[in-house]
Amino acid sequence: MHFEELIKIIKERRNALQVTQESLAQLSGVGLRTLKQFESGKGNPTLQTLQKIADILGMEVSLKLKNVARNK
Amino acid sequence: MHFEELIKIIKERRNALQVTQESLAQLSGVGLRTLKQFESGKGNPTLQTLQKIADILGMEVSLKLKNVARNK
DNA sequence: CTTCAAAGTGCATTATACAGCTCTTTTTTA
DNA sequence: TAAAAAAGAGCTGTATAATGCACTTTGAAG
Repeated sequence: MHFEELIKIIKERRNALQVTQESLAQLSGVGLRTLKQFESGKGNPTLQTLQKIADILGMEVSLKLKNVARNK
Repeated sequence: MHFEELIKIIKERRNALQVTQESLAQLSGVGLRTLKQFESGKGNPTLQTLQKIADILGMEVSLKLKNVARNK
């Protein structure tokens, strides 16, 4: 999952939950500005920040093995 | 996955691949100091940094739904 | 034990993430 | 299409992540 993909997931999840950036910012304890920066693709959040955001959205940051370059 | 868990996974994966911190630092383009900080639990890497590290280890950062608090 | 490699730490500097405030742009809805 | 809400951006301190260098600690191998 590259950057844009992660952003997309966060945005979609937030929309699905009908939460505004403002609410999410407050609930997660992350600054509104920071969240806006991130969602608009201008940011490079720290792991902590990403975790706070994901947490409120009922998600979690994880590490998984990449698809071993089998075919393709 | 909380912080310690992510660290644990990185360390284990690095060991499994028989890669030293120094090698991983060079390969990933992340400063050796930064990697050391992170692995020793003293850091709060940016998403970019974490991605660089994970990438070389054949892993990727991802977001997944948390286990909905069903039972337990 | 002694040695050597790997991992961890103190210190200092530079780059940049975080944050708030204000304003603009875009999207939604009435 | 006008008004309101939500999202995005400029400006700007403050905090801290990233980095290098030198030194210490730990661990494994002889």
